[in-house]
Amino acid sequence: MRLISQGAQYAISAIIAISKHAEDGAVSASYLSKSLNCPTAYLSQILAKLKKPGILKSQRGLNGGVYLSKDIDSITMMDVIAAIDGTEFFDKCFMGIEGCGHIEPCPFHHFWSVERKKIQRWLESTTFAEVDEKMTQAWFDLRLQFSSGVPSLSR
Amino acid sequence: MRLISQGAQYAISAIIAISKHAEDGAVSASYLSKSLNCPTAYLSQILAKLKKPGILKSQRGLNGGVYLSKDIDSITMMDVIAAIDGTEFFDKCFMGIEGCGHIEPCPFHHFWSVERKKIQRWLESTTFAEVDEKMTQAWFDLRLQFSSGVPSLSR
DNA sequence: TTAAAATCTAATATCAATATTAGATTTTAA
DNA sequence: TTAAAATCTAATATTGATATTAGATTTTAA
Repeated sequence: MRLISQGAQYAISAIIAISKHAEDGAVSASYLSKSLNCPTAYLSQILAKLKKPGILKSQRGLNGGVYLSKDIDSITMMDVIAAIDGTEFFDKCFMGIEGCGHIEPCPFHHFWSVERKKIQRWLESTTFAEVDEKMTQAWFDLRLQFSSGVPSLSR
Repeated sequence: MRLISQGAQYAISAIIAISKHAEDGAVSASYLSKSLNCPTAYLSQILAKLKKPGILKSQRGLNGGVYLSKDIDSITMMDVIAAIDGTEFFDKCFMGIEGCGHIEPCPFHHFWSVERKKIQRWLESTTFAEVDEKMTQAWFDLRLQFSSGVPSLSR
């Protein structure tokens, strides 16, 4: 029972970390994976999926890495989740029943179609810029495994 | 991206089907699996998990099967989901972060803790008796693969 | 008494998500 | 020119959820 995949969780944290280094140019997957405490090669695969929808761009070679390809106030939570997990969840019945709908609702349909829509709207309307504003520095320290503040890239 | 497991989905449909035969005594897993269009042996394992928390009892041998061990107005959706999937989901951060909480919230914490609680309360307060009342016969036909009405056990 | 119909359990198989490994390619500082 | 640091890709490994298989046990109608 889980809403978004591990991969989508990594992706969200990665974008927050990348946005913290927007001024510094490209950020490497190995640096990010250390910060997020996740496998480097796996993160690379996740980051690759964020390139297709135009969330990230990448630069090969020494001092290369990934960087945001648009402003954080135009990247929504849904953009990232959709890129990694797809959007099937938001079309799908709680019970996974094909014919479920307004006319032949499953036991969860009336409740779940309302709640799911709320979640969808929130994810679609919440950008990483808002997240940056609202979140405490303490959380960054916690999630990004830094001792304090935003670290230098040290490379 | 999915809320409840396939197993929990089977369990919920199974209980609805079993409740339709409350008068007939035990209902066999093979009969149920045909109705639900799911693997018999797998369903048996799911049904076994519903015995421990006292939702079902079983009868071995010819004409045996499972039957509800309490009234459907005292079995909630959460009872069944918890028996199959556990309740970890309802304690867990959207991002899967250990230290996430009121003091050091993740980007989703404020939104998600409210929405998740709504889902939890609904699942905890909705019984199978209500489901029975509210659901259309059409849905039963759809989900339970019956041509019309509640079929005889034909055994 | 026996055969059939059922549960129950343990072992195994399959599949998708997650993760790792290996190595090819690109870029750039020295 | 070259070595290092990076992306990129494909192949493989691991893990947990899902599903299957096999067979032991229980019950009862005939």
